[in-house]
Amino acid sequence: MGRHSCCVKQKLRKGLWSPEEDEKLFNHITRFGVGCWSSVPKLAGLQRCGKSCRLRWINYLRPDLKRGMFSQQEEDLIISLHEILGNRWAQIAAQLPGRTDNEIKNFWNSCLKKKLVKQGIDPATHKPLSTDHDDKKQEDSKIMMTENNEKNTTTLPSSIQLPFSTNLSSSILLNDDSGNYYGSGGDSNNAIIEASRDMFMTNNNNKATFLDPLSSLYADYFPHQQQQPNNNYHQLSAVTAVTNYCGGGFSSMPSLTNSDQGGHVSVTDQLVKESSSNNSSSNMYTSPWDENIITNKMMEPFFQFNAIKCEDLYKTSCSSWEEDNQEHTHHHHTNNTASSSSIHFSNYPLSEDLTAANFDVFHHI
DNA sequence: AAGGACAGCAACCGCCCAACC
DNA sequence: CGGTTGGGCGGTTGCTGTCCT
Repeated sequence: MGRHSCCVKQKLRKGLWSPEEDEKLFNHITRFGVGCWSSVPKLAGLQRCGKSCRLRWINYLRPDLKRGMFSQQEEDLIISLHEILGNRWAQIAAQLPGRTDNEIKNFWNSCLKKKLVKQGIDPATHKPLSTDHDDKKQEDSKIMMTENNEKNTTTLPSSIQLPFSTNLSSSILLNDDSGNYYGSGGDSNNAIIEASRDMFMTNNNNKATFLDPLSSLYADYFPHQQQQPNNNYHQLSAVTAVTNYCGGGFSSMPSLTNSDQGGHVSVTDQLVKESSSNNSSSNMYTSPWDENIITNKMMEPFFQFNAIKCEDLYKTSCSSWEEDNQEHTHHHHTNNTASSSSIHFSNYPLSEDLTAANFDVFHHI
């Protein structure tokens, strides 16, 4: 069960790859490119299964691989990403050009884990190695969330752990009337980053506030952008949720640089307006995220937090929603040169039911 | 010098999921 | 619509080199 047919075949070599095998595979891929892996062994003259070839190429032969020790910066990034994504090595690797998931996984298991323990940090939770008292508190918190999920209620603790988090860059998630989600911004490698964890939402002065565990990375990733004054907290107004479900990054949508004149982003005709300069009305975008449709299926893990809770959470945490919306409507033409990719929204469909499947989401940087 | 312990890493295994038939 | 196939991913294994006694 679960065993690939290619692996069942007899007489296939296993174990370490010889230089000759490497050469055959490398020559084949560089000549014909990556296609159907199951046919590679035959075409390349290898007594290996396709999977083995794929792995060898991805983890060792690929020419764009970075070799050698991990830099301090990479190390810090891995730790930060692991805190957010957990053991999602492929996603972590997507943020480290030239590094493979296997390499990062090995590095984590053999080195980083121990390093964190030495520093008194639990590598699983990224919190200080807990005392009995802390354990109890964490356990209580978990139980609380579990009970809430089971009961389908909206009784939430003051600090809520949501099953999703931000991405490395600004993210936009919108949905149309038929329930499709449109994402943009964020990770440029994965079309979608799975829902992850450790996003905290608190009610801070009646503003929805998200603890963004990646905030410390923004300086590295977006040196051109202004660092948030409140280091770990990004004030968000009129936000229902922030997600790391992002489309293929800015590369696949109209560039929102200062050189653009901004304009009208039409997703469901007139839902959102984007302004990146004073004369924003001069540019019209039409369905810029067509390639990045996020289906409800993809959203399932995101909505572990169930619909009703989301709706109520939305309403309670964004009590200033209408105010904010007014503000955005009034000010969406203001200059926002501080952040080349920040987007102002207006014309939210306030009259519509605010169901979980009808989010308008954005994430300021 | 020998051999046991340990660390690092490459590769495999088993599972999941989407595409295809 | 169910079965099959292939790609992808995370967990695990096992080999090899190094360190320590």
